[in-house]
Order: sequence, then structure tokens, then C-alpha cells
Amino acid sequence: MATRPRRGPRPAPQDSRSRILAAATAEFALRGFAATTVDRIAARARFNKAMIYYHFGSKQSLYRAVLRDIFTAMGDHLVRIADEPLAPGEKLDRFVAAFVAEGSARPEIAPIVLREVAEGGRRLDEETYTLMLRIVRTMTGIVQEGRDAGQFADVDPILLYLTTVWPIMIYLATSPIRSAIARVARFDVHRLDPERFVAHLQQLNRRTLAPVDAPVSRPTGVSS
Amino acid sequence: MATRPRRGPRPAPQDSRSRILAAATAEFALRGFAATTVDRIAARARFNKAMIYYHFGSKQSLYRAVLRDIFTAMGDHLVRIADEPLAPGEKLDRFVAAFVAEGSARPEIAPIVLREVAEGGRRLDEETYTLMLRIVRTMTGIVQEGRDAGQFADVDPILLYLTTVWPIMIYLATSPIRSAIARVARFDVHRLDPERFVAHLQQLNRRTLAPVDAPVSRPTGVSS
DNA sequence: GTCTATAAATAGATAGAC
DNA sequence: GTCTATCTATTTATAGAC
Repeated sequence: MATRPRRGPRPAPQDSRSRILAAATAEFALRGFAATTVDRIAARARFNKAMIYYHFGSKQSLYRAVLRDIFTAMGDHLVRIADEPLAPGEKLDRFVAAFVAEGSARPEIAPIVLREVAEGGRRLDEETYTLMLRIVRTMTGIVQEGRDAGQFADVDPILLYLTTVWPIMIYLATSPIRSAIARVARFDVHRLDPERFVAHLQQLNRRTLAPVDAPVSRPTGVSS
Repeated sequence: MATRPRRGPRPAPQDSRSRILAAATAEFALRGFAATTVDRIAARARFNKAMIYYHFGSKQSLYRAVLRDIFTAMGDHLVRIADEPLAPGEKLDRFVAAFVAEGSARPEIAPIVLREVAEGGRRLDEETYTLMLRIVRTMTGIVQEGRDAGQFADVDPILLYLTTVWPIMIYLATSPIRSAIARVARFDVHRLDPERFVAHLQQLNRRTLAPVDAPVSRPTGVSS
């Protein structure tokens, strides 16, 4: 890595690789793998096409690098929540809020993930698969913890994962066209504000996980 | 339409158009718009490429025809449920069960819809948009009806639509790789059986919609 | 490490015969 | 209505100069 010692601040650091990676992430999110051309990625990164092949070898392996990059960042962020010393109900609320926040900060993630799902995961290699699994485990772990502590009802963590994370993905993917949707369907955009959406999901989970015959606790203000 | 009167049963009816449509639906679902070639569609329909241009003019308008076809069928099926003389809670349960059933019977729908979402709906024309909206309205109508009757809690129908329909779409899209996922993540596949999934969603909605301080009613056996 | 060709393959679309 | 042949443009990938 430290092959070329730098002097002036002029040419950006080991910049080129990550510049390509960022450009590729944006393009793949926008158009999907097949419709994205290496030329466009190069143009966005303000490089030449050959530069990409020099650094990544092929379009495929560049795409794989993008996937790993994305899931690593997302996972790192979410895993921390499960480790905090909080009640399971709190953790779950935070998981939801953090997922929405992190996904909003990296708007390329949702479209890419959804396309991967539509593809039946055919492009996912072993490593990427493991990275995705880590995120699943983070959430199911929290639910299981709550069940073991007798604080949650007997709900299957996998199913709750399905009904929690995926509405978020769709929510994130449709964010850019949110106001257009609201206009055409004739409802107030504010009904889809992130705070309302997060609160809805948190309440959904609280009510679903409330032990039978126990009062439903109120969600805390984690998201706001 | 009735240009050529038929005699023998030999050459299939006005078959060719629908054969192309079916082939196109399968291919677009499998690979997405960009990665699908007109040649492959033709091959699957056992026709020549030129046949497709004769009937549909371009790859784009063929794709549009596929979208309209899909949403019309799906919508027709779901709208009926809202019109049945049932309690809102019942209707909602049936809506969920019917959505899963119909989506399973037409496995091409989910991947295509998810790719469209990832695309930001850029390929959707006015007509298709209306067809999608009809499905949204079907569900939000049921929820609104329950609220008006004082049988449901004060939950935003749009948000409930988000958290109901989209987990189903993901569930359907991942169906082909369900067992692979279960194996890698090391849990029993049966936990993702359609009946369990439907029951989970129904319970989620029941608990969420239960009027405050009222007992949560038990889901009826609509799905089983 | 970065760029300028350019090779090689592929895919959307059309012309025109039958 | 259906097919063969072909045109044209695009795109992945590489060779080779700097």
C-alpha cells in the first residue's frame, strides 16, 4: 500500500480506486448491472474506461466490490445497536430507526438490494452472502433476546425480520419519487415522512411482540 | 379481430401474440429489461425475432404490454375481495391470503415489480400507473372502511399498505431460493411456509389495527 | 497509473422474400 | 403472418504508448 510516498497535497491520495467505486455504486443503483456501461462509470469518476479494467479487472468484479462495500458499511453500523446495553424493545426501535437513517444516507443501497432480490441472488458470492446474513442475524438476535427474557410474545424472528426490513427497503427505494406518488395518488406527502414511517413500524412491532394479555407499551422517541 | 375464419384445430387461434407475451413475461422476470434480449424472447416463444417487431413494434412497448397485462390480472383478482359482504377484518385477511396466492400462481410478477421499484418507476406509463394505483386503493379502502366503522384503530392506511404488501412481494420474489436461504442461514424451511407467512401478516395487522384497550381478536382460518 | 486506439462480439431494428 | 439476412450502433475488453 505505501509504495509511493506523497509530498504535495496535489494529486488525491490512493483516491482513484475509491472514486471508481463510488461512481460505480451510483450508476449501478441508477440503472442496474446490465444497463450500466463501463464507459458511464468511467465518465462519472472522471477517468478513462481502461482505468476501471486496470483496477477491477471486469465489470462483474467491480460490481461485486460494490456489493461488499455496501453491506459491510450497513452491517457495521447496525451490529453496534445490538451490542448496546438496552432492553430488547428499545434495541428493536433503534434498529428500525437506524436502518432508515443509514439507508437514507446511502440512497444507492436500496435499489441495488432490490435488484439483487429480483435476480434471485444469482450474482451474490459467498462473501457477500455472509455480509447480508450478518444483518439478518442482528435483528433476529434482538427478537430472540426479547423472547428469552419473556418480554416478547412468541413470534418467529425470521418472519418479523421479513415484515420489518423489507418495507424499509421499499420505502427507501421509493424516496426519490415520494412526492410524485403522493401527488398522483392524491394524498399528503407528509403521511410518508420518515418519522411517521419509523413510528408506524415501531408500533407495528411493539403491538405484535406484546406478550398476550399484557398492555401494549408505547414506543419511545428514539426516532425523533 | 375475426379476419380469418378458422376450420381445423391445427394452427393455434390468435395464439402468437399471447405466446410472445408469455415468453416476454418470463424472460423479463428472469433477467430484467436491459439484460433480456429480443432474440431470447423469440426463441422461448418458438418464433423469430422479426415476429416480435411485427406484433409489438419495439422491445419497450412489448415490455409495457407485459406490465399492463400483469397488473390488470392481479388487480381484477384483488378488487373482488373488497366488494364481498364481509367485515373489514375478514376482508383484510382475505386480501393478504389472496395476494400471496395470486402472486405465487404468477411468479413473474414479484421480480418485475421489484425491478420497477428499483428503477424509480421510470418505465411506467400513465395507464400502468393507474393499474397499480387500483391495487393500492383496494387495500387502503378496506382499512378506511374498518376505521370508519370504528372497528380498526387509527392507523394510516397508506403506511399499513406499505408494511403489508411489500413483505409479500419480497416473500414471493425469494420463493425460488427459499430452501437455499434456509440452508445457508441454518433454519428450518418450514418457518417460511406460505401458511405461516400469511398467518404472521394477518396477525401483525390484527394486532396493529385492534382498537386501543380492546382485546385482540384471533385471525380466522381464511388462509388455511 | 493513466490514456488512446481498436478489436470482437452482441443486440435492437428493418428490408424483403414467401 | 412468418422467416432469412443484414445493417448499425453499442459495449466489453485489451494492446500498447506515455
